[in-house]
Amino acid sequence: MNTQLIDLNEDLPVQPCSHEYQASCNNCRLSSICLPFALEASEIDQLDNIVQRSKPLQKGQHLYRESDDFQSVFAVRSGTMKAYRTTDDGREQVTGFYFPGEILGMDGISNNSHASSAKALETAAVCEIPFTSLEKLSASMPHLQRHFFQLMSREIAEDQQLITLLSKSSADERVAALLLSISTRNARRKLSPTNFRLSMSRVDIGNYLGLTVETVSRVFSRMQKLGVLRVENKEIEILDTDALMKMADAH
Amino acid sequence: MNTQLIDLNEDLPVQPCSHEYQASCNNCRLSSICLPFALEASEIDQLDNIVQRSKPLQKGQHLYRESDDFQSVFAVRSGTMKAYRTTDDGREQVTGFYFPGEILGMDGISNNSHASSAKALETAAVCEIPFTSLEKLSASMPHLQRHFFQLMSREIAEDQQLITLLSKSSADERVAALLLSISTRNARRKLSPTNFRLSMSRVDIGNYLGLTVETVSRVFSRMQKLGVLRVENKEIEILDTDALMKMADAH
DNA sequence: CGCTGAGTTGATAATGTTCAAATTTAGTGG
DNA sequence: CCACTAAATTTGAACATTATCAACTCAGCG
Repeated sequence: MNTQLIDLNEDLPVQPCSHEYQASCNNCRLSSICLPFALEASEIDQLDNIVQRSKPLQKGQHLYRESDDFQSVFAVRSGTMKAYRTTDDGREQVTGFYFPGEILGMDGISNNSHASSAKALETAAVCEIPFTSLEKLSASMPHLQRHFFQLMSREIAEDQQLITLLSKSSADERVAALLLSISTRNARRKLSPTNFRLSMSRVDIGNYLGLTVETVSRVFSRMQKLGVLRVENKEIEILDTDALMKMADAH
Repeated sequence: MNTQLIDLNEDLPVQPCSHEYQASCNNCRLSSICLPFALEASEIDQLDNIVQRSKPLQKGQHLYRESDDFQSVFAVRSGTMKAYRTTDDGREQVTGFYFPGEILGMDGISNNSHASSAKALETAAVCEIPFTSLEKLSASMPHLQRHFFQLMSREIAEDQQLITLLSKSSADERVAALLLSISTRNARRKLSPTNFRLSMSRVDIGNYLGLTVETVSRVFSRMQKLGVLRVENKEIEILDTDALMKMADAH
């Protein structure tokens, strides 16, 4: 295990977000926003025992596919994951982007089979949490049970927010809302809320927001022209957060 | 308690779906699709002890409101509930309709405050399940814990389906999908999958599907003209289920 | 029996899609 | 490191679908 850590560090020397193995949840800098949140040290140790850390996923690689047997939920440790479903007629629908510290795969619990597929948008590492073990542990650790209920509940609430967005909003509002969501989630991880790199393509953004690529592109151009954003390929700088917030809920 | 049951029966003599108090989950005909699903008799008794049954809600009455303290989740016993959020600029977004045997309120767990409001679309009765009690019980009843995880997971999966619908589909597809969803859920409750009464207004339908009332109305008219539906006010008869299914995923 | 809110229908306008083409970026092999 | 190619992105113009506005009909209710 230690050997691999050294190997990987050699491969990725100056990466700000390396994909190195974390020895445990205890020394993971994401623990405060991830599953261990609100657990005591001894409890984290127990959680740690069931968590499996495997080697990073390469860009484009799948973590699981729709209708795969459901075994585990996953916590993103580095990189970005995208979840999507394929409709009956073969179209794709992106249902979410997952950043470090966030949990994915919870939609598979209900049927014991994954309701969506998950693939890496860039090199990414995840922690695997076998669900049966998590269930058992939850039964004996009220804090963990509570927190996992909360995580699922948050996913519901966030999906409902997306529903509202898709149902009501103009293209400008949708894009603005996504950028603000990314900004907020960056802040939670102590990253810049104004400067970041979009790990997903314009196609993915459009797909997620229910817009065509062309429309997304036009919105970016327009926002740049208005001085709200600076767009340089995938690099985004939010120049005027207030204006962006206004655009996000301007009727 | 018994007195009230009699009173209510006097008020509602021939109702196919009366709002009478259920003595317990054990003799509730919804138990097979509701929270007690997969529990053993003795377990149902324990669940029963924490369930609170109160008097029916009148049409338009709220069960809870957005940002109310979260205390309980609720199971619909009769009638229909609608969940909705109010956006910052005062617009409403219907996030779901809940029929007998279905659970609502789970989006409030994450923040200890409800993320949506719930109101009765017609006279409706609900079972209240205090969440703290449910948590405690779950810790000692693996089946219950599992089932509740599954219910939340299903809510996630269903929300994602709605996201897909809103993101990709034409007005026809959306309306068709909603009708099929209602049809399926009716079948689960041993009601007719082809003849039913829409308890929600056209405005609510449009709001839920991200369409205007006018568009919903036009879609109904069109489907009627095509011989797929018979629409008479709120009464719907599905004349050609296959055609409706084709419309639901026709690109 | 008239009133009120819900639902339907028609005409017009707006927003975003589609199709087409140009341009830029990223990846690959020499 | 550069040239080359494929992929991603941007931009423009025509078109389509749905929203909007307005008028009308109908159902339910005092």
